[in-house]
Amino acid sequence: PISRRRRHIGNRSNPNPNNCLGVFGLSLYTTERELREVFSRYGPLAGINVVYDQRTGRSRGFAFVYFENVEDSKEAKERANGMELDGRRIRVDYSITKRPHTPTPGIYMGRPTTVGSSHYNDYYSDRYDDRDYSYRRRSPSPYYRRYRSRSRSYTPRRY
DNA sequence: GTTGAGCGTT
Repeated sequence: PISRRRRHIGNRSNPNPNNCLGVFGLSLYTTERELREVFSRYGPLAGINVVYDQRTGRSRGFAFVYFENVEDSKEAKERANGMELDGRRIRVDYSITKRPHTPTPGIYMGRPTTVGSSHYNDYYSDRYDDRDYSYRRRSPSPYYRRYRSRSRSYTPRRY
């Protein structure tokens, strides 16, 4: 049985149309502004996100472009794929991930800023997705299970 | 302006 999420985003080699385009093979010097100049030709953009290396701060050579309308996204993918930008032939595909998600009501699902239940957040942050988010209880993450079993191995202290 | 497959939390 195929999950609803998988059906929605398609697979890696053949992603289904959606508002977000992944742009790959970029020059390390291509900026968000350049991308905006190119992609806004096809329709109003909701945002652009160049992915940078966390340590060096340099571009990792790919980016994500969000369109307001899927139709524009489709158009842009067709037209911009294979286009040359800053001396690089870029590849444009529908995004299969949606890391920067819309703000969630209630609890924060991202990586915790302090030590805490990271075994929980590390597990679920990768599985989180806007469209199948729910407050439904799920089975404990493997990290949590390991954490639990480790805890149990200690002899509880009594005072 | 290393390079060059890649799907991300600055």
